[in-house]
Amino acid sequence: MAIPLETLRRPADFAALQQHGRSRAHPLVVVRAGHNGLDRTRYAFSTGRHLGGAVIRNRVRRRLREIVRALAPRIAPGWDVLIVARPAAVAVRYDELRDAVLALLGRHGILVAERCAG
RNA sequence: CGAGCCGGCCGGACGGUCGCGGGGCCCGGGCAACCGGGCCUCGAGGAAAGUCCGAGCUCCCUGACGCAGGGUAGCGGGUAACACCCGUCCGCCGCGAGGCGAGGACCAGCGCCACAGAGACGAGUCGGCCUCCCCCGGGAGGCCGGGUGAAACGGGGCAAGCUCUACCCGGAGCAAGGCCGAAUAGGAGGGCGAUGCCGGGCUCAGCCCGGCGCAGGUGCGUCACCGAGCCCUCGGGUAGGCCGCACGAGCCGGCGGGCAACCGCCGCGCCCAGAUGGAUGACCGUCGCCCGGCUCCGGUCGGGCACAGAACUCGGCUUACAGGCCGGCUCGUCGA
Repeated sequence: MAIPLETLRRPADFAALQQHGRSRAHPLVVVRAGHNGLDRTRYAFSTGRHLGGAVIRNRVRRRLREIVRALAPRIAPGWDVLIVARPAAVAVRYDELRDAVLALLGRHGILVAERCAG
């Protein structure tokens, strides 16, 4: 059974991540991550207004969430991860976006060998 | 058949594998709060958009009247209300079906009237004639005329100019507003506390250092250590949570009234998104439509499928939009 994705909600969590997290960039996305001191990893997605209208921003955010969901078994626990979409992410296919997220998570060093898929 | 006008409607379909939000029922654990699981069901739009009008609903303002400010504008009707809708009159446009119209009042006042024209709204005079004055070239007054123009010593036009008239309008908005409410700090009341003692120092009504005592410090006992405050109650507020928040001027069908907008009755008909860092998704297959290439005309390959995403809820308006369906009507051509 896959663990449901937990998303960041409290403004204080965002502020903490902004202050203590490290970020890695790619032409499509930026990933900011930091330790949260918990036994699980929490996520947040940012799709700013400069990407386009509500439909476009919704689509990008939903794709990112789906990508993270599919990747969840390979992500180490104990992190807060913020994924920021950049304008170029609007036009690319699902797998291009997934590869970009994967590369940045790898550069953060928070990918692990796939746990026993339950 | 070809041009065109009006009204209404749809706006990809079906299936599979993972996934998300709401609601209901059931099972297991637990005193409970709650935790874990299963099944069923619902889950974006005609514009959800712009936030331009009108309301409901909240809170604020003692009430009434007036002023200021804003809005509406033939007439009649519909409606909770409207700037919306329907009917109708008038004006303009179109051969026509039809379309468009801020369509009350300039004998209350102010203001403006392009171009042309000498002159355009109390000021000026292009030409001719008459009278008068005089320094003989002009001046003053009067009459007539051509031309310009929508309109000329004289009667108009304009209120999407001010204004006047009639009628309407309090303000802010669901981040409205209501309830619950930690931790920490501070407030009020009450209770329990050695309300200390000794020595030393200093910049000496006090402060600092050391020792002994003492409430309290873990639910209790003992030991060690810390040690001047500790405990209870109340009220306000913050983080956070809940309500508002999904049954309504609701939808569907039938009958009746009305030219219509719309209204009434009936069914014991239907329940139709409720997120809150914000669910409604990802991938795949089949079919449909559009574009392009190849073609043995059977197909086949590749790409695309609009505008656009609920945020308190309704009624409108406006704007965006690939493609398509249905109905009524007009004009033209041909045939009967």
